[in-house]
Amino acid sequence: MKKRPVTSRQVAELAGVSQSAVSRCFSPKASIAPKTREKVLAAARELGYRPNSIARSLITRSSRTIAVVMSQLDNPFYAQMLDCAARQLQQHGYHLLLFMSRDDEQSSAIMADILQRQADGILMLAARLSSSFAQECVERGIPVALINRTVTFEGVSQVASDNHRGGYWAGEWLIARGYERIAFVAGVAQSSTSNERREGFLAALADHGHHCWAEESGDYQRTAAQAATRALFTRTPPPDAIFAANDHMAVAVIDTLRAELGLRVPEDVGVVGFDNMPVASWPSYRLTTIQQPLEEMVTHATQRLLEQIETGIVTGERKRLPVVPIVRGSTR
Amino acid sequence: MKKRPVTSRQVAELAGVSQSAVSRCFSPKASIAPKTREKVLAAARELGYRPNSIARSLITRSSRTIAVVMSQLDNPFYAQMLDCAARQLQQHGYHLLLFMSRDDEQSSAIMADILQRQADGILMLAARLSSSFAQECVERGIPVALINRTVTFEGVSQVASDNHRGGYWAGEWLIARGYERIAFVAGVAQSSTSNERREGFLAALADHGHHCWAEESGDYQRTAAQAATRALFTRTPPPDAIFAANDHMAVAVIDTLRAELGLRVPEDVGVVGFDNMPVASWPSYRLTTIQQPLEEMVTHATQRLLEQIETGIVTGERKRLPVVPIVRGSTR
DNA sequence: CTGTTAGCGCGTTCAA
DNA sequence: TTGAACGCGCTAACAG
Repeated sequence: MKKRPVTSRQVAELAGVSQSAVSRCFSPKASIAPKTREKVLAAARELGYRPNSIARSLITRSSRTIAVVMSQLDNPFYAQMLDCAARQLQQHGYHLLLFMSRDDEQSSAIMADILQRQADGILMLAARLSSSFAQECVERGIPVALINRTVTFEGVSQVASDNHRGGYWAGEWLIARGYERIAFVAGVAQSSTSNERREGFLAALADHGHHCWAEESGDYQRTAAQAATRALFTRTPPPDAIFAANDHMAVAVIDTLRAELGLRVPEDVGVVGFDNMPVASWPSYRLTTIQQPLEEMVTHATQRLLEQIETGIVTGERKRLPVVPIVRGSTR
Repeated sequence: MKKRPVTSRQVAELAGVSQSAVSRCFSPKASIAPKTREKVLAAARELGYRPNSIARSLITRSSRTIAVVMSQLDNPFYAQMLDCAARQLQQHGYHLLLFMSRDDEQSSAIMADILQRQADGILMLAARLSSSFAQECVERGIPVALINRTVTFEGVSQVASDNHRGGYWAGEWLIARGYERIAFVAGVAQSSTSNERREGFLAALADHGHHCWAEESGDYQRTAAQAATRALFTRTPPPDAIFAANDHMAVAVIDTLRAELGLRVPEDVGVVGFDNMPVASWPSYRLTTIQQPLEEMVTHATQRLLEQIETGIVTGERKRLPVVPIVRGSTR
């Protein structure tokens, strides 16, 4: 049984003032006499009144809501980004409205929904944004920020870590440690993160007179990464080092090397990951990896979003944040 | 620069019909002539019109929004629950509005915000709900569902797994495998999940003439669980088995046993966890654990929520879903 | 089936 | 400082 919520008019009546006086009591900047203010607040408390922010949004044209589009919450890295973004925005009075999109076919329906719900901004965490919708958002003046996805479109803020440099470091490091047959386990094929890491990695190998020994796709998933590892070791001679496009796959690679192929890490095979997720530091793995500045990336994105919402200034900046190599025991 | 969105009135004008005709075109159940419908849709497409769901909500008193309150997204188990809940609700046209509450002090501000935003329901994932707010929600007829938190209050749906039985199984299993000095690493002290698992565990030990060898709190956190493990092994003789209140801690326990204490699992020490998270099946751990029916728990909660929203029937049911023991290699 | 009318609850003018 | 009046964009009655 839904009871009808208390309205400002009911409060006004009880307090013996006008409805607009009640409204002013709940607007920070409005001017109101202290004693009418008290009368109103007393009445509000008695009735259990809360301003209806839906009605407020209709007038102010601001829902104080940011739509966040994600494709995978089972990846702890993005879960943590979501956590971080939610807390940061909450401090500014904004909340996240969550949209999950596994495949691309839904995505246009999702974007339509976001528009209807009047989100003040859109945050995309490693999710794809069709350029037709990017266009629509820019035209409507809805701020958009992408984290870890690059899109060839003007007017949307984009933040990513320096994937190329990270990949380059991985290649250089493996060569420096004396590995010779270095292979790559890729992430999702179309993703900019995986491709940029790959290109940096290949550039490092080329710069040092090496070439990539073999490559398989792990699709950023555990089982696919395991299959990729098996595939890599069918060729002779097999690789003696593997660069995986993220830590989640790197851990799967290590497990497969040890449990299925009976190989030692780092003696028989060196492994480098990407992200520096918590699991990378666990003693069972001690994964050499490249750290992404998770919190800074999120902060940067939310800042751009908020400033664009509040000032209307569109920067459309493409920010690259530096990565930090973390050397542990998975390379000799 | 925010452009003013297109309104139904503008569409009506262009299509040469009334504003309410436009409205009907976007209401599934309204009756409208096919040819006026086409005229309207053409005009809408030309102008890029989308119905404003804020305005719609104001009238229909339904925001098609569920507030979800979480305390920790860094725990993959709850991240996955969130993922699951979001997708399920999305299929019914609802979306999740995310509220993060680390400590309890914010919680009253958060609940106030939820009420103002007119959420159609509230889903709490292992987050605390003060009973004064539970009361307020019930009085206002706002459906509430809790997952993995028990609260002494009528009228809110609660779903949890059978923690007691799971704990009981853990105790029995360790005894059956010949362990004799069995210790417990607890989760968050006030949490019902940890307490119920603990009680089941203690009951099993008592039923078989054993008692708990030692107990430390791991606070459901990795570092705390590592400290707890060290503390357990200061006493002589040390435990020869550990039941940890969740997998996340159990993995930390195993890492600490091996890397710091030089002990073997399961030969020197047996370990049992709780949850059956993906990491439990990794070859480095092969953790014997108790599986919670994650998806069913979420499904049950969202179903209750939706049926209460749509029919107004308050069940306030307390559901216990069965757990499934998973035997792997961390016990002999 | 269609247009007219009346609100939903609140912020925001404008006189007083 | 306050209250009356208006309107945000839309749905839901009602009469035609």
